[in-house]
Amino acid sequence: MITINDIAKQAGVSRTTVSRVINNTGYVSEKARKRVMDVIGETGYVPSQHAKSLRTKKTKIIGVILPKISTDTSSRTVNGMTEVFEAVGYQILLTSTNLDKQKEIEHLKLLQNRQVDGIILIATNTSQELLDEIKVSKVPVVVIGQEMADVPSVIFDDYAAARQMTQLMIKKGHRRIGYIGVDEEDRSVGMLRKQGYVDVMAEHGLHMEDAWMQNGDFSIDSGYEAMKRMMLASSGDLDGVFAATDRMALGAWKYIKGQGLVIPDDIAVAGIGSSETSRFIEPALTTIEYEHAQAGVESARIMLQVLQGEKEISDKKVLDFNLVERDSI
Amino acid sequence: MITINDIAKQAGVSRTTVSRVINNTGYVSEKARKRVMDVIGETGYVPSQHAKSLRTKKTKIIGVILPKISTDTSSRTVNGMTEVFEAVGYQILLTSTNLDKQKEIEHLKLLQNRQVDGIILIATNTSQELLDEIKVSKVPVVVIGQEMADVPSVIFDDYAAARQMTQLMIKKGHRRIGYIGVDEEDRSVGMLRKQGYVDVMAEHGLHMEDAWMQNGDFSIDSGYEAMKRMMLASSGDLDGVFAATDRMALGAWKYIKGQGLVIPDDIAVAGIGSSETSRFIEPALTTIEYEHAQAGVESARIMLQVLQGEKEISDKKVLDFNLVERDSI
DNA sequence: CTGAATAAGGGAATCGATTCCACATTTGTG
DNA sequence: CACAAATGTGGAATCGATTCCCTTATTCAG
Repeated sequence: MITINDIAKQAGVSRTTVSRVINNTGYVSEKARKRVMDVIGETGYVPSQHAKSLRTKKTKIIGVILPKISTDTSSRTVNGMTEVFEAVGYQILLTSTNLDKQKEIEHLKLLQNRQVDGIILIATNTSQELLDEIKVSKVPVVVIGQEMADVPSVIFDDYAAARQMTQLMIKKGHRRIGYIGVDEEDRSVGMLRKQGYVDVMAEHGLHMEDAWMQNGDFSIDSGYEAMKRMMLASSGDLDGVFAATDRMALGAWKYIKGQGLVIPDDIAVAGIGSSETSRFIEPALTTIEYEHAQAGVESARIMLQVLQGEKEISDKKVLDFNLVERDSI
Repeated sequence: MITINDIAKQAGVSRTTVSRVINNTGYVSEKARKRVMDVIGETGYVPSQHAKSLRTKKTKIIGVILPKISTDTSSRTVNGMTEVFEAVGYQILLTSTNLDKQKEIEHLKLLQNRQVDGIILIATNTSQELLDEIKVSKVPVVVIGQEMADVPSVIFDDYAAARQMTQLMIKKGHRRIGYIGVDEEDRSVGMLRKQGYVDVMAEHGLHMEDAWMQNGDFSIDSGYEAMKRMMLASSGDLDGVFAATDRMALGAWKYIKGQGLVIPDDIAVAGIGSSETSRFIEPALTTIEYEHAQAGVESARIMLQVLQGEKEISDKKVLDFNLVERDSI
């Protein structure tokens, strides 16, 4: 391997000078600069990142913890971040927890050992253990998707989104509306969205049954099963169902169709997420589109600011959403 | 930051001994080991990866270059790799080229500078420039998806897959079958799949028109546009279309429906990829399922073998596929 | 009981950069 | 023209580990 010493020798200067040329610091004469550049060009020398990091304590790598690679949500978010980071020479180290809560903490530790400069966590829960780990983190952490005290975060207004969707369903004449959610440990997706649904239903004085609130685990199949349980346990016919995620809505949609029912005439279906599939099914799914790419961009910007020491204080950024009205309601 | 020296001092031994304890090498008495372990436990000391890498030239990170994060294909592949690498303490550094050919080469260089131990490239072309870059790579490269001379690779039998699908369409009574492909620089997806289609059509003595072969760029929209061009330019009615990817098939499917035609009675539609959406549209898309997770597993295994110096020679692994017959043909 | 083998542990070089400090040379100003 | 400031360059310490080599203590076979 070719090192800075080789370059220095070949160019007839000290390695100090070579370092100056590479990093554009200090005083270097044009003559010396040119000679060094030439040698670097000829040899194809590339500085060792490890040696560099060992001295500077910087890696220019941001670790990103995803709940699941390959969901529409993840990819949009990552694309947004990439845009910002690439422009300033940062790279992204992606890891996926596959929705395993414990792995969220594990990966947080692992990434710190890899000495990334910062970590962006797309969080699925707000457990104390997780919060503690973030607090003791040696590198700055930015969270997407959950509101956490004293941690800079980018969030969506899940409560408002769920409210708006529920209102639309009611406006369209649906009254007996069920809900498919997820575990409430996931504050944003599990609790806030459900609360939005419950509150609006109550405000309209609409009847609700325990059986109408089922939980899934984000998967399509779990949506299918939840819908099945709901219909079986309900005291009468439902005329609508609102799922906390598009994938679960898809499962419900599948079950309803399998029962020979017509969407939306017999039962309306709505989701959140604006997944790609949601456009193509028939009737197309009414859903809510979050600005995931924007969340990626914002989180990256916040990270960069924190890295430059601009903000010590926690910062919240709430992003917009918009309701995509299609044919399933 | 707490270093090996601090541990040595606190435990009353030399840093040589601390290193031995950490790495389980050389002779260390039980007494010394315990003392060191205790101090490490108390302090929460974690060795610096940079210092380590600087000496050992190993990082235990594998770089993975994806054409696109967040396609079903990518995620399945990565999941397969993760399974293997996690078990042996390797981490994965994901990067995405967003289908930009030039970035494939850029990222190849970038990852080498990051001194990853190896690179797995999910390739979309076989250009000489790319091949050259692989040849001069300082770290081993394993390729998925394209056959390359002298490079260990995991590939699918694209030709056979396309043949089988075309045969099925013909068997089902379709005769005037169009094809939506991609640029032939992508040897596997662009050339081989198309060749499979062309050969089978020819073997059956079926008529083909230039207008029946359109290209897209992997996107849904491009499939839509390709289908539109095809129908407009065709000398007579088509009764089938075979797209090289599910996403493009989806676009075609959308256009066909928009024209008020019935699938498969008026026109049959087939794709390759077994995307999630393909299950949910109506009629459900007949497609081919590749063993992407397996590709991830195999590529990871090959990488591990190469890293252990087991194989210097290139190695090809061809994976299976199976045709998922649904309602669109 | 002696000499070799084994066990235990430390000193110091090394990996490839960055950076502080000291020194030399050139330039500028009154 | 003298002296301060600006410019240019190198020596050497440093970052935090690993590892080669050497010394010392212990064990054991003959």
